[in-house]
Order: sequence, then C-alpha cells, then structure tokens
Amino acid sequence: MSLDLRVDRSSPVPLYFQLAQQLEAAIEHGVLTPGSLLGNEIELAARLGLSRPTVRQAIQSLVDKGLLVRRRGVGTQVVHSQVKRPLELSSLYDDLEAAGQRPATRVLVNTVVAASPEVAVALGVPEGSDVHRVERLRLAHGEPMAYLCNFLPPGLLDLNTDQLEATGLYRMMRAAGITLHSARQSIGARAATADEAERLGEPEGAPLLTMQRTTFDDTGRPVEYGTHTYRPSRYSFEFQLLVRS
Amino acid sequence: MSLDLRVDRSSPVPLYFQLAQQLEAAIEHGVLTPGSLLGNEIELAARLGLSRPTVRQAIQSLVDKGLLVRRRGVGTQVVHSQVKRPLELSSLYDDLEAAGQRPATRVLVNTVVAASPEVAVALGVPEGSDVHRVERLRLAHGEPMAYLCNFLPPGLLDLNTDQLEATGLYRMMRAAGITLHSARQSIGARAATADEAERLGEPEGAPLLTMQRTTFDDTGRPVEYGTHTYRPSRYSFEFQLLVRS
DNA sequence: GTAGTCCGATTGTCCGGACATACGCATTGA
DNA sequence: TCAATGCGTATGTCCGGACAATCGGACTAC
Repeated sequence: MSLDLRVDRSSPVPLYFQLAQQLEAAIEHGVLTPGSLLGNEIELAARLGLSRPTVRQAIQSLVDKGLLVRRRGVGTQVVHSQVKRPLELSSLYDDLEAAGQRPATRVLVNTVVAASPEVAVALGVPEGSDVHRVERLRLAHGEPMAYLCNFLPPGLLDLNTDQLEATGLYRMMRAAGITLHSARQSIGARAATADEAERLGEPEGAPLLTMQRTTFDDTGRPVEYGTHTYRPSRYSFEFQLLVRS
Repeated sequence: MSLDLRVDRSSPVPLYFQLAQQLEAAIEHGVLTPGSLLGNEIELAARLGLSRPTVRQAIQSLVDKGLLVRRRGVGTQVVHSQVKRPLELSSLYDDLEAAGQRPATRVLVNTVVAASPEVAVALGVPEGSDVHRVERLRLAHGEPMAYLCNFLPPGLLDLNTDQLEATGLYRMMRAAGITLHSARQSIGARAATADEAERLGEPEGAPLLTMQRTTFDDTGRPVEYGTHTYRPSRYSFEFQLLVRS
C-alpha cells in the first residue's frame, strides 16, 4: 500500500511540519516499514505539489530525530530500530505521569534562604543573597521515590505550595512564560546519610542515585539549580542518544 | 571590532559549514560576546557574497548546537551561558583521554560465549548463539575506575586484545567502518557484590554507579551491548542537555 | 497618563531551478 | 574470474526571490 500524504495549504501549520508529522505517524504505525526507501525527494515533492526544499526540510527534521537516514545516491531509509525518543530535558513529574505512575508530591520546605557559595555560583547570584529553596518528596504508589531540593533566583516565579504539589516545577516555569533552553547535569551515586535514608525509607548507607542540575533559559540565565537523590531500586535514568554527525 | 568573516569558494568544504565554523570560533574566543546581536541575515549574506538560505543554514546549525537563539522580529543572539557540548554518544576512553587522565585498559576476558536470554534480546540474536564477550578494567592513574562487560554480535569486528588495550571499543568500531547511530542507555546505582567490590578495589556493599547500553548502527542493527559499573568516587556522568523546540 | 494602534525590522516559510557529489550496478576489459 | 570503468540516480549544496508572521517601539487617541 502506498502512503497517502496530503497537506492543507490553508492551515497555519507550516507545510514542512505537516509533512513531517504525517511521515512520523506513518513510521510509528508501521505503514513505513523499517529499512524501506522513502522514494526520492523530487518525485515526492511533485506528488504533493510542494517544492523540494520544503520536502527536504520535513525529511531533515526526522533525520535529526533519528527516524530516518539519508544516503547519497541511494535514498532515504526508515531506520529500523527501537528508537523511541532522544534524551530531552525531562521532568521527573512528567516522566512518572507518562509511565502511568500517578506521581504525588509532598512539599517539605518552601522558603527563602541566603545563597550558599555552591548555590550562588550555580545561579549566578551574590553569595548570601536571597534565593528560594524548595524541598520536595516525590512519591509513586505511596512509596517515596526521590528527594528533590531546588533553588531558584528571586522574583522569577510565584512558588505556590499548592501548585508545587499539584504539578511539576518545570510546568510551572513554562506556564510563567520561561522558555527552558538547556541544562547541565551530573549523575552519580553515593551512600545515603542518616537523614537521607530516613526521608526515603532506606537503611543508612544504602546506595543512592544522585543528580545535580542547573537549568538555563534561552537568554542563558540560570533559572533553577537542583540536587536530587533517587532510590535506585525505584528509579533509573533511561534515555536514547543520537550520534551527531 | 567587527567580525571579519570570509569564505573560500574554491574549498570543498561547504560554504555554510565554513561560515558556521567561523561563527562558532568567534563565539568561543569571545569575539562575539554573549547576548550580542548577530546582525540580520540579509545584510550578512550580502556582506559575504552568499545567499540568504546558505547563511540561514549556517546559523541554524549553531542554533541546533545551542549556541545561538533566534527571535523573530528581533534578531539572532549569542546565548550567554556556559554551553560546552551537548550530550553525545561518548566513549569512556575518549572522555578520560580528553580529561588528560591517560586511561589504561586491562582486558580480563576476550572470548566467545553462548548468548544469555538478556544478551540475546539486546543484540537481536537467537538465545544460545555465539557472541563475543569482552570484560575490561579501565584504570586512570593506576587506579581502577570502571569495570566494563561488553557483548558483540559475531563477525562484526576483529576483537584483537592488544588493540582493545591500546584504544577504545568505539574507536575500533568506527575504524572498521561501522557508523554508530544511536544508543539506548540506562543509568542506575546499586550496592557492590563481593566480586565487583574486589575488582574495583571497593568494600563489599559500597555504592556503585551502573550503566547499561545497547548501541545501534545506522541500519538499526545492534552492534554492542554493555553492562558497566563505575566507582562513584572516581566517575560521574556529566552532560549538557538541549531542549528541542 | 494610559491604552490601543500602526509601522519598521527581522526571522519564518516557500518556491523553482541549477550544478556538484557520491553510491550502486551494469558493462567492459584484462 | 575478477578488477576497472562508466552511467544512472539520489542526495548535497547553493542561488535569488517572494510573502507571511511576529516583535518592539513610536505614535496617537482617549
């Protein structure tokens, strides 16, 4: 069966984007089988009544996602593998919700403190200046899963405790008009201290998975610094990487 | 000082790539300061004797790298933050070498075994069929740092022990004409077993950082499955993420 | 004084075409 | 039989232009 592709020129959605979505859906649903050729760009453009640059833009976006591979002189193939999603700046809350875990959050601390040297460097604020401090316990199925400690620069966000318990921090930021751009992460492990052990319901000295992250908006301004600890029996970091060529 | 940009039309290097490299170098060296506007595309194209699409292609590649941000109606700005490099499919060997650690490898096992169910699934081969098994100890400054256990499908690579000790597995793959495309990773933590503890010179029960990875080439074929354990006091995963918009 | 409107600037999208380059295959030659 | 050559095909690069959408500031009207 041949692919039935159409574009709606009256739609405000860009044509290349419409095409990319349809191709992605076709791959997702197995209409375009792995390894199959996509047909050459010229002919595809003619069939859709589009120009070749537009078709190329659509294809390129899927190549960037790792769904397609181009080979000069050969054609464009559907990569046949279990590509699910490349690594993205993910929110634990969204991750859990997507996994159907119905996450719950308990806000332990929501206050303003003086920035420690470490926090001051991460957020680019003077040492000792005011920063928000939020400590949360994230639960899934009633079991503690992670302990999240975040610092935010002042005046960026209205840190309403109820909202923090109802949704994730990243969602609140996006809703406040902050466009997240990049993050620097560090993932490690260490033995739990007595405090950490108690908070997470683990024995003292148990291995913990740790993550530190500083998030930047599109102006390069730090908008969040966090130190998280996870129970390794309940959580691990899973992601897909693409080789940038 | 204004930027002096030039392109060499006689070079086989694509024009957009030449421009992108020069812009990246200018940002790297601080000639283009963070937050500064890049000047509009039309004028830039005219100044260089290039067409606008070519200039846009160069700029876009830097936007994809997270170095620039475009704002419609405003212009293109240099993102002012400590963007170093986005996460890439990295080799521990290369990481260590880049950090000036002079990595050493000791090959403990290099043999052919029957695929266990777990390995068979990961590599997409029949259970019990032949696969290569390589166990290595990675050292830095003479201290054990990680224990690497890898499985490879048969006939893919000549697994010479001397080469394995002199370089990294990924380098050998690339040299063999395999184009790495993507990988699925999982990072977690757990307590060291007696065997693991002895191998890495840690006490039994010490927290270990673990990573499992399946790597695929551009046809989607699995080319490597590995289970690695790291000493968390010596190693952590550090990387930069970009929000794909 | 404040809010709404207009307008210039800049990027976003799209077109149609041209030539270059690399891959795979069939043909040719030793 | 096997290696070198040539050709078709497909993507890679590049051009020059056109119009749309959006942002920010200036201007205007209330």
